[in-house]
Amino acid sequence: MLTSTQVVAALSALAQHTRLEVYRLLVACGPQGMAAGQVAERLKVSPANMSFHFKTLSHAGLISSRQDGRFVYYAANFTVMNGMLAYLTENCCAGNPGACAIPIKQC
Amino acid sequence: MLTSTQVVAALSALAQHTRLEVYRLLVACGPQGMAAGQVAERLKVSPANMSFHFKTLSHAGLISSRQDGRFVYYAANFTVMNGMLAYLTENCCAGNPGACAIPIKQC
DNA sequence: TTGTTATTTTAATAATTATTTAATAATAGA
DNA sequence: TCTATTATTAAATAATTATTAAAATAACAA
Repeated sequence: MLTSTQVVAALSALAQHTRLEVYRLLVACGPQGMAAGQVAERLKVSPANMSFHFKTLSHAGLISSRQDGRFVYYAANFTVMNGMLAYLTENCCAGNPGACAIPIKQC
Repeated sequence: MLTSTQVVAALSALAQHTRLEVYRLLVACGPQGMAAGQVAERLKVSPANMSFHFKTLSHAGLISSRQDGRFVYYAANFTVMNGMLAYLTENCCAGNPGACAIPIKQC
């Protein structure tokens, strides 16, 4: 279970055009991931800026990295994403999925 | 289907402590929503600041409002949230949910 | 009308974030 | 070793965002 601070960090990390694209690209790449430079080239982002964005995504726990020679491979990490989705939908319809049209008490 | 710009707007809107709490509170309240002032009081936020955050969430399409006398009721709008979740999980495991351990080509 | 309540807007400030450039580290191969 | 490659870090700047206080708007009631 994620804390609200962790969820805000994950949402902030994804709330930026380049990082959202990076994440989606890595999601599509699966566990093997993609080398940092390759991601940068694919998305037409400078290496330094790419590194900055990787750091933000890493710090939020959305991606992980492994070194392979001179290359650093980044891959999507689904744990935080799943926790974030759970947090966002947790109280949806007071816990009754699909029942979004039913009024809830106490409001 | 949401554009990436719409998704970034929705993520940005939720990527802030107060707004994340507002959204979750409204989700728990269901379609009837809650009056602006009541939300502000509940979350101990000034009316002006609350208004600023409502505007951000509204602009992202995450909440909607209806006037009732002197009160403005805000309610969660699930359409954009659902679109956002779909966008984020769209390419997960190349579209094969649960298959997150299988390596994908072209990366 | 006048006063009261509920909410929004505006303006100012403080804080955070994204991008660029230049410099630094780490690895691989000649 | 020396050089090229890959990636990260640091410093500077530009842009965006959150918060506060004050003023403005809108709806209702006396």
